[in-house]
Amino acid sequence: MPRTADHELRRAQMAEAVHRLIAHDGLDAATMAAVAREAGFSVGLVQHYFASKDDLLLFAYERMTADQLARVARLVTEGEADEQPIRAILLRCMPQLWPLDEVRRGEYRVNRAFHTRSLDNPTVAEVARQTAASVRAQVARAVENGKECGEVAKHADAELLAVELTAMIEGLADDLYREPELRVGERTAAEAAQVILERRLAAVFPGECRHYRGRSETD
Amino acid sequence: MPRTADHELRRAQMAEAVHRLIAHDGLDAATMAAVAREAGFSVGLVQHYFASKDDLLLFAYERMTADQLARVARLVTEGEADEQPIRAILLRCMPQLWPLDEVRRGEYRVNRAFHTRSLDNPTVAEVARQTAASVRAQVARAVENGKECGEVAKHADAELLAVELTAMIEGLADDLYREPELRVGERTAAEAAQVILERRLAAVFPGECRHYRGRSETD
DNA sequence: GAAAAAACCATATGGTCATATGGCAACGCG
DNA sequence: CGCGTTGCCATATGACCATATGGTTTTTTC
Repeated sequence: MPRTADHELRRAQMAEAVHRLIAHDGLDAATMAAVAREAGFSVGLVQHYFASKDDLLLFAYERMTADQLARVARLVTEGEADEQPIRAILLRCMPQLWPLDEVRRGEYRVNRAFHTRSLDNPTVAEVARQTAASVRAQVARAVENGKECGEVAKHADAELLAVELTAMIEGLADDLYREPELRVGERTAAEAAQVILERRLAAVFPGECRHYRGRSETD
Repeated sequence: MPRTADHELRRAQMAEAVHRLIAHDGLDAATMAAVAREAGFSVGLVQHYFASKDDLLLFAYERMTADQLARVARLVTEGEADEQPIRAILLRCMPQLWPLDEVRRGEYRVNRAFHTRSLDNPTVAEVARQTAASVRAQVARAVENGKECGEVAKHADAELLAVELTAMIEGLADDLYREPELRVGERTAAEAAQVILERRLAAVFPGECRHYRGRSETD
């Protein structure tokens, strides 16, 4: 066998370069030449690892959404370990998708770039669809769990509430990016978004949690 | 004076061509050549009426947002003429921004394209900001009016509710476009969005309207 | 240590784009 | 009626892009 290289590492390096470029200057800035330069490789090598630019972009997109979901999953695990009420866990997880710091602002920009791309690219659209479905399903499950542990009223429509909550999070993210300096009454935009979320969660999860007492931690 | 032409008409024709192209195939499809062809003119003429492509796109964007706002304003006027409660008026206006038919799907696509463009283009960002601010202000005013006519609780935070409602509308629009075929329980996606909106509006506007009795229609 | 395969690179190619340029056609005004 | 302005067009120009092509370099194995 000849010379070897870590394929996954290379692909990750290139995907990171794509991410940085899009986060900084938008999708159009992510040309093959720019990606190669940013990652410190030649154009030829990028071609070596990705059959086409479309493949490269899709890979970078999938990577980022997976990262985001993993970050949220970690917060959920931590919250469950601390036996926090579901409402509190959601309250910490959902703002992860808000552009509140430079990292998340970058992710927001990349997300938006691909969102628009998804309008004309079925493959990207499918990734976006699955990601949204996954988030929605997790929120719906959180609401269902809330019913079992007493935080949520039994008659609540978990699926419908999940749609509402995820939509609100997404919409608020747009607002926060568009006008980070906005003031709502005496609140900053970020505080306002936080309060809005708190109130909705308080309405959906009005009860006290029976802290997993005697129940096994079934995930 | 020599030969004359209707400048505003020409610019409008070109803006409409831009709209059609973006609605159908995305922002990248709106090249100068494509716009010229779509509008039935030469490239040179498009250049004659717009100093640059940026100008052309900005004009098209401003035009569309103005059209949308006008359409909503018309619904508001109609609703007020019919002495409908504010809640009912909002319930009819807000779904105007949802991609429920081909026209609005097109508008949604154009909006999204420019939204992404706004991330890297301050001029476009400013238009998006002002449009969002205008919508938010109108919703906030609707809530304030609701207080006066008895539909809304006096202690409600109109500004905060306006942020929440507009964010929800925007987020639901994304959902509806992404998965128009989604079913939420027994509801279609459109029905689900409608129900979500209805319930939120019912929560914010729980009271009966004192139908403008004895009050002048101060807009 | 040599062969071979993979890693990696520089550059060519063909296409597309925004914009520039130069000119023709039409029409209002004198 | 003809002059001049403006409406309008065809094409040139130079930049940039994704991808193709034909290498050179490195490293492993026998």
